[in-house]
Amino acid sequence: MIIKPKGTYDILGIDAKLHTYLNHEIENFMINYDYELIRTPIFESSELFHRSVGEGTDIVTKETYDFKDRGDRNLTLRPEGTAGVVRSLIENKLYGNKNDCIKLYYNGTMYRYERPQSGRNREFTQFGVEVFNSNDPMIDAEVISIGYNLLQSIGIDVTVNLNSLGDLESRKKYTEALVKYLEPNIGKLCPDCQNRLKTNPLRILDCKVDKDSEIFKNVPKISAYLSDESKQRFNKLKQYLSILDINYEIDEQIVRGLDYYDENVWEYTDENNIVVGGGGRYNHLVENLGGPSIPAVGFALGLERIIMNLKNNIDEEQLKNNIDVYIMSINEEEKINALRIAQNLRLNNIITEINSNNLSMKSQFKIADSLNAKFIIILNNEDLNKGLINIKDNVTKEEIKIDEGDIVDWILGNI
RNA sequence: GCGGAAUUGGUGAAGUGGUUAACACGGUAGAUUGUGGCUCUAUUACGCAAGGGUUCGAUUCCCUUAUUUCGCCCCA
Repeated sequence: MIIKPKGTYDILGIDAKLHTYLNHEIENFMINYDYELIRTPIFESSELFHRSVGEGTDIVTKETYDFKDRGDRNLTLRPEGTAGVVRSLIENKLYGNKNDCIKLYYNGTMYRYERPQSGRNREFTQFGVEVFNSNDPMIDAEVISIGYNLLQSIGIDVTVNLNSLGDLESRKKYTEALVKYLEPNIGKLCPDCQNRLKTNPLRILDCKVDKDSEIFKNVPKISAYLSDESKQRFNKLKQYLSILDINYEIDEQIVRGLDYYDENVWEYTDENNIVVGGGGRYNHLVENLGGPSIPAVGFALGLERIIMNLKNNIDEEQLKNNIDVYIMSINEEEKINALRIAQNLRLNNIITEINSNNLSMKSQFKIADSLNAKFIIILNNEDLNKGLINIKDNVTKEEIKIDEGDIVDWILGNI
């Protein structure tokens, strides 16, 4: 037997329904916010991710799916969505109209070679939003509100955890101060943190092993190192979020794992403390990838994690099959009529199922019930020859005969 | 990449070093000769993740591999 590759999964049954439902919600939201869909390739030049996500990040150093194609090109399955969108923005010169914001969204599968566990797969789906060409914190607030409102509207009570990393200058100063503070005591921290002092000192703040350590009591805070401009930008964002009634908390531990973030960053956390999404500003990424200097902000949500949450809360009854009509037939002539009538009903937006397996009457009744059919059409040749159709209301059990020509109107009037 | 726990039918699962792998749901057929959902009867794994080993004999013990799951790391 051939089985699915590690960390992948088939979307079936209730998961498929939830995916469909989520995708509908996303599209409706994006229509109302006036964002446009962008679909970029699932694989890109490896270089794109090295330059955007960052050479030193875990994602790039040990989690990408890299391969050479038959033309000896170095390619990588996308580990996240932003890089491809930015590449497309530059390549298609979408910034031609400089006066407007460019508001885009994407929804697709991403690939990371990780050890699978709950809410983490090697192939997973992200919905994300990117806005280019505005540096106004009001846009940060709008972008944050999209994720927040979307999650709230589908019944997930989410908190926005907010932080500011400041501009490159203040971040650099802060990192230096942090290293200086931690260095004398580094021996008391866990081995991971000792490594991180060199590779990514900000990450040490996020360490779970050492989170209660005495050392952190007086650790320098990033807020003390922000430039006036960054502070002002952060304060404005907070003000806008309050106006939008968005439940946020300041969390100075949030540093984000991708190199391109700066200024305002945030994560969405659900009731179970699972991070279902995150985002931030990346004002230098477009330029770093060879485009003009265009500010940008965006976020991504992990659809699987959202669906995991939904599955715990949703009433499965709501997701059951509910058809309008089941058509029963026994012999070949009746089956042909069933096929013909079913097409007519289906083309008139009536959800219809038919017997196609030569099942017994009893089985067909059972199936009609299991599909929660509102009506059952029981064909018989005698009535068919007179142009009549037997239809039974599956709730009241009343059965009547009506002219075949009236069947669509009758059903639509009684659903 | 590191550590722990699992893997028995369509599904949920019980179980044992030794002739036929419980029970339940579901499926199929019949009682009911074209009007059911209840009930009753019959039937439903030549197999216990894959490969190897120990043994007279293994689904049961050991090893390897795969996958799942939990935690670390990291992230959505």
